[in-house]
Amino acid sequence: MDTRAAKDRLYLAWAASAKALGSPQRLELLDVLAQGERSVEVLARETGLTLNNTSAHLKVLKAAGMVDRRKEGQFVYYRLADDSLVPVLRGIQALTRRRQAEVDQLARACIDSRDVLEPVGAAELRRRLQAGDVSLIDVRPDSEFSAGHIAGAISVPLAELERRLARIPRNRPVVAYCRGPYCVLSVEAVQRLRKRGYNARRLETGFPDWKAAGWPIEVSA
Amino acid sequence: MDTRAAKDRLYLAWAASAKALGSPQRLELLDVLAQGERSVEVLARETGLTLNNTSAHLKVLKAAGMVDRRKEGQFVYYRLADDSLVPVLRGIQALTRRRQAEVDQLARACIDSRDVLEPVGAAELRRRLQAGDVSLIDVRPDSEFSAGHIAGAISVPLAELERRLARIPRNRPVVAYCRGPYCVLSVEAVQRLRKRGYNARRLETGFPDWKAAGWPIEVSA
DNA sequence: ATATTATTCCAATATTCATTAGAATATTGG
DNA sequence: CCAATATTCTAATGAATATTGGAATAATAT
Repeated sequence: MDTRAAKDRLYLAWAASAKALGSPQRLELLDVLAQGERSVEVLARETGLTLNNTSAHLKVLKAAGMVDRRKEGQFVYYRLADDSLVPVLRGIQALTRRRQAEVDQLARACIDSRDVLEPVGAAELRRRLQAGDVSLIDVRPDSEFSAGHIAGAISVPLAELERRLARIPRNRPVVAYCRGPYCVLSVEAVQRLRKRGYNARRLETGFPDWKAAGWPIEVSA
Repeated sequence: MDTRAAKDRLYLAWAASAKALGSPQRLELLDVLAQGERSVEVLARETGLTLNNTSAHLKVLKAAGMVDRRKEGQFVYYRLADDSLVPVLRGIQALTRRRQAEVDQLARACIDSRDVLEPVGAAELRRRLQAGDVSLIDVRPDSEFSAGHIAGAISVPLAELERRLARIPRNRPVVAYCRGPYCVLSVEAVQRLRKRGYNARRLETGFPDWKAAGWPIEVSA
């Protein structure tokens, strides 16, 4: 049978993709890369892996076509090969969350406290941005904001929150966003803003999701 | 840092899910299960794996929460734990297809010939079914049709195609569907129907995708 | 009860994978 | 050219995985 051989090849290829995603280290690397391109050294630092190991995992991701590389001077910058990776990663996360809700106390506690903050969906945020009745703040570090942010957002890194309060209008609702649905920056930001009397909520997803959806973003020159 | 430990746990859990999908054998098992529940023996037969090995892989899938089991008499029937697995699998397939388009001749040839048949999208099919201006045929084996099919479809297994032609109105467009975007049954069916003068096209996806979308299905009593 | 069938468990094998350390390569700045 | 830095390559280790054959368990039929 020839269809058997064809089938085997397809399943093998698909499994190779899934296998590349089947490592906590590589998932974390991809998570960082979803924010924008990084050098190997920076990736190693942000994930806490050794340089050698980081390089090895990046090689696997490259072979699986998940990332691309660009050499500039003595640095090698990696980036996601394709924004369509983001929804696939979210799918795996959602799958895991659903089945583990009853098993993993930690994740549940983490998620529950998050739901309490009544996150804003991406589509709703987009509508309200167009209507102009909401302020949007990006609470990631300045470097990530510069590398790319949702169009119309102002940069208020969590570490600078109190110092930059003047930039945030008091009379309008505020939406804070960060790296993604499991990033804690915006949760923390919303809590602090509420303490100061703001009507604040967090975006349900994050910058990578917005970008992957093809919605308007800006890059600082 | 406590957030580091929490992060590690999340990435580990996600990786465990991805790892469960990182085997061609398990992907094929899930593909079969997406059609409906099966006993271990049937799964082994349909995938060409040994019984022992099939059982072992099912155990892995069970541990990862991908499948559930039901015992009836001496048989154990497995089924997908959650229809939301289907879009995740499709995401991985699409990812692989995109990056391999230039690499894997086989997949490309396979996909190209398929695109030529101008597949109908699921949303379009649904509209046209409601409008009543299309005939829908299910070309999977009768047993799979009985276990569940798109509401309004008539059963015309590929093997029976010529014998059941009388059931298909000649004056209306026909849409054929089967197991999914990589299943060859509907491709073959469309080609044969066109030879006989039908205005035939294939559904882009398949029954599992339709079901996972929560759209109307029927089960034969 | 006993034989049969379906499935899982267990142990052993070959294979693949993650990680580390150290060497090798390539680029930049003196 | 030389020194410093960033990255990759190679080799080696231990851990995890896939597969197989045979035994064990459970339900059914005689």
